[in-house]
Amino acid sequence: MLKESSKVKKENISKLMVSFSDPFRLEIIDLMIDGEVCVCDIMKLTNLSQSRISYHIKILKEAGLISDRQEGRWVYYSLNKESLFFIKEWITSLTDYSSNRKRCCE
Amino acid sequence: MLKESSKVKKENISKLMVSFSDPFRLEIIDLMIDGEVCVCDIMKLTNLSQSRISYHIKILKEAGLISDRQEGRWVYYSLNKESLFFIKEWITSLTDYSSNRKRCCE
DNA sequence: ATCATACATCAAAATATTTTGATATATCAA
DNA sequence: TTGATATATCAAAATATTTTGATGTATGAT
Repeated sequence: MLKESSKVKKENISKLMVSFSDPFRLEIIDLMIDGEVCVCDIMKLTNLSQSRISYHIKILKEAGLISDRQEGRWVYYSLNKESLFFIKEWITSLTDYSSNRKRCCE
Repeated sequence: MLKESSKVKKENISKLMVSFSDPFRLEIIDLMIDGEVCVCDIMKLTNLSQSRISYHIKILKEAGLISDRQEGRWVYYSLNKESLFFIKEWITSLTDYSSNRKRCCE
């Protein structure tokens, strides 16, 4: 299902996975489970500095893992379900292998 | 489902995600889709140096993403399906949020 | 127009990860 | 026992990521 375009998407997967690979980003992602949050919410809930949060937000955004919506001075961030489904599909494709051992090196 | 023990497992998730976050590790993971591979297989198929592969393998192993089985001089590595299911469940838990906007900062 | 707020960006410093090449260990074969 | 092969480990160097503090930009309130 993912197979024919896997070359194109591999870069996406890599970026998505990198975006998941930092504990503070995982914390931020966690805060988005219940819906939109703004940077000021994240500041209050995590005690991370503003620029630090912006940095991580940027990485999450560039990976396509979160979407943003501006409303006046506030920017609301939320998880992008499509990306999450995409990752889930990719992981599923990893679990679909047949487990038959291939001899090697001889 | 994941909720009550999320504090305990968070470290696991972080490590698993880190293990996914390198393009060469993704390549190695890709090679394991069809079953077991040894380091020499990976060397042939990727042109990475032996110690470099061992390094990445170690990270994958310590994250619990792959299992190993020694047979003589060879060590066969394969994807650990349990970990993959665990990640999938975690990602599912992220997509289960209700999407209701929460006002903030005012 | 001025000011405060929310967030982004930037460059330098701090820190962490990855790569390399050398060496170590264990297994098998002669 | 000697030599070859498969893989692991290690320390130093190379590289990448993250943090910090300062500054920039846009919005809305007065």
